[in-house]
Amino acid sequence: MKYKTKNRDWIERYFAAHADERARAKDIYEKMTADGLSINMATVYRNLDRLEEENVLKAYKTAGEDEKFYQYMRPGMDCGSHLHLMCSRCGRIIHMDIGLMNEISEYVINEYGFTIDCGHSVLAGLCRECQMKSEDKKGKMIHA
Amino acid sequence: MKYKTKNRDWIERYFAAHADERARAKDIYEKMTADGLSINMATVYRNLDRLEEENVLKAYKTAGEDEKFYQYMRPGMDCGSHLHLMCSRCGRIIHMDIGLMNEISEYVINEYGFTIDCGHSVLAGLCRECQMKSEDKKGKMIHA
DNA sequence: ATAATTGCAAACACTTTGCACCTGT
DNA sequence: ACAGGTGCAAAGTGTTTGCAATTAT
Repeated sequence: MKYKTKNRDWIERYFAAHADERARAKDIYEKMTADGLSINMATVYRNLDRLEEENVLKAYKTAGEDEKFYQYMRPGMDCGSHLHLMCSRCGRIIHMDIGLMNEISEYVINEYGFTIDCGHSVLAGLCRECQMKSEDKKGKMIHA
Repeated sequence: MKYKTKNRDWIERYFAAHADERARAKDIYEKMTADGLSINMATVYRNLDRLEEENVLKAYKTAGEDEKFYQYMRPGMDCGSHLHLMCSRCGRIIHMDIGLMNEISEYVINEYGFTIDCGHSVLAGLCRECQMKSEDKKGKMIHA
């Protein structure tokens, strides 16, 4: 049986309120501290692990970065049935519609005998906002 | 200027000969040792880093696993222009044809304003062989 | 000769764990 | 009361680094 604690609660609410962002253990620690709560890193890790087990959060790592990232899994959203786009710059996750997923999935099975596991697949790239920022920097035109 | 050393050479040849497999620093260390060579982990890491910089290898991390994986980049294969399928079980990488990539890419730009970076995108799942093995074990189909 | 590479041990960054103490039910 | 959560410090894991010794050119 599990208790309802202030820490666990705070963390879950934080992720729910930032559903399309990702956060690392360190981020949570800092936000909680900034919010006037006193918490220990070990506790942050324990709570994140727990929330991941319960499928409240999804965890992943990426090539360039050393830390694990966590992201909220909207209940009932069924992230196992669609693909995800992740912005390499800001970390935003976009849940793609299921139609394209089915198309891709079928193609890939027929062509390569490969069964895609959406839950663990991520298409990396740049979201609109970050792309525009890069283009501004480079002084290029923003294309439609 | 860089020298041609026995270690670096061995590693590069190993990856070229196992182009559709991935390997971790530890794997390389073990294979070299098993091959009668004496090498130090630090040297393995340094050589892998180097080969990655030179785009001979590509490096990535995945959700469940703590180590960095390296994979050979066939010269002239232009892995920045097509998507990759990675088997979660055996690690095999399949280079998808460019046609579907263009279709997906266009769709995603139009629909979400998202620009996919193929070089860092991986669709995870099970390859034909591993899928068949699982089915044998469980005596039933997994996924559709 | 001399610049790059290596081994070794120590340092690192992030995460996990053992245990005594504290909290929620 | 007592299962479950927490803080602390210590241990783990994978990777990186400083430096003296070695090797390739």
